Amino acid sequence: MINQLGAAVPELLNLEIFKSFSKEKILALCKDGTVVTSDHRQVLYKSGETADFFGIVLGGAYKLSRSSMTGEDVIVHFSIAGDVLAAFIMAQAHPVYPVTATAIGPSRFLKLPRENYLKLWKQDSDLIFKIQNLLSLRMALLQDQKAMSKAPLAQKIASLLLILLERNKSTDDMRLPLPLTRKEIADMLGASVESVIRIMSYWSKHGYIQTNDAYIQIIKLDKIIELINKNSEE
Amino acid sequence: MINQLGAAVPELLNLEIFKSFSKEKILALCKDGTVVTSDHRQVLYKSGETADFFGIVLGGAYKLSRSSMTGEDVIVHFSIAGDVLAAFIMAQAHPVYPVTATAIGPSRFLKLPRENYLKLWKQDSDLIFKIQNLLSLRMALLQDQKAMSKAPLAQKIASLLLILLERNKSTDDMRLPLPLTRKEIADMLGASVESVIRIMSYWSKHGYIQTNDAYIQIIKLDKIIELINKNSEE
DNA sequence: CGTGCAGTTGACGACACTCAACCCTGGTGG
DNA sequence: CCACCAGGGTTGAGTGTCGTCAACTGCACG
Repeated sequence: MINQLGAAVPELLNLEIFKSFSKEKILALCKDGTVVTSDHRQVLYKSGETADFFGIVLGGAYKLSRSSMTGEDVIVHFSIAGDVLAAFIMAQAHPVYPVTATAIGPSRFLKLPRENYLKLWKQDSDLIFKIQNLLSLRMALLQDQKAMSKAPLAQKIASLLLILLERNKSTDDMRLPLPLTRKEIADMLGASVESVIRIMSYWSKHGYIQTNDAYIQIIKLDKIIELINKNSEE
Repeated sequence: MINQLGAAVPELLNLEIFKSFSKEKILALCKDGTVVTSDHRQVLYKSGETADFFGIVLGGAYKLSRSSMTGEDVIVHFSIAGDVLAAFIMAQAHPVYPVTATAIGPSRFLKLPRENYLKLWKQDSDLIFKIQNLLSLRMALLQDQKAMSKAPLAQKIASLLLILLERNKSTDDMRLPLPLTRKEIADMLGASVESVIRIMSYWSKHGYIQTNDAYIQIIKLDKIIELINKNSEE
């Protein structure tokens, strides 16, 4: 499923990274770009493949994962609309995707050839800085998670939910911006599905959270926050 | 302990990041830089402080850490000579150090004002790319560790030792490039000191490794590698 | 109507954490 | 000169969180 650019431009104008850019400039930067539509669980690129494109998530969500030596998936990051993928490695001589990108639910992605980065993006130091900031933000997220490595699982889950919730701009509904399975939460935290289920089922029963469809909604935010700060009162 | 620049230039010429740069260019980029000498356990900058300088590790080593809510230290990265610190966040509007940098053993650091980055480094797209590559390397390291989150502790330690050993250019001696305490290993892996000691003591007894001074030397590399691939045969 | 995915629950066991001692060394001050 | 202390390393006993295994439900989809 591939559509040409053009129609996507108004969408691009709203993205954080292109704010303050003119329509003409955006069109130039995204020259030869294509809009890719991904189905649920469809793979955008695989870890280890030669990286000949990068791009921007337009809608839906993608999970970035690798598999450990023992074969389990480990999720490194959840990317939602506005997130830039693989731009960081374009500068390398022979870039290879470090992770696998898989769609979560139907999603859309603006696919840009590597050349654009090397020839066009590189010239614009504002753009480079924005990307550098995105990268260091992602780094900070990884570090945050590492800082919780000794915390009990309940705190890790609570913390993850809060972080994802913060990305949801519409503050009125307390719904996570992407559909998550318990397995994906487990893979993100390096835990087992069963353990995640045990904790989240408990929360559901006590009305802290609620899961409609595949979306998770937080009902008692204070309870979740409390969980993070206090010791694990289950 | 602060010395002026100048004497450090020949040293800088050898660093990965400045390779292929002329002496004049380096002097320009490092304008107003000072060489800071740190004692063991001395703090270079603290997490949360306003980031008004960045720089390059010249000698010795620094650990980058944060403290979790429960007060324990969590080490995010070990930086040795040639590593660039805090450059990644200089592009932000009001940068704040995300981690605390503490010297491990007597160390030296080339301290550069933030202005240099904004006014000089920014102009050089090669330099920016090198830094971006450094950052994505560090990111990859964090991801590697995350991928091992479910592995038994012995594998994590073995993997950490190997990663650190790879940074040691002199391949003849199998000594880690920096002095590490068991506590620091534990903080790096999110484990307890005692657990680390139990595993490493076992390795010492069986001649896999050896610890002179505070330095760790690997005797039977094959055994360590074996540990990583196979299941935990203790 | 079978297959596959998501969610759930229970029993069991193990790895690693906590707590509590203890040793050794080097530095520092009385 | 010696006593004291801090930092690093070590060991043992007890405990708990969480992973593994296994079985079962509900649902969607072709």
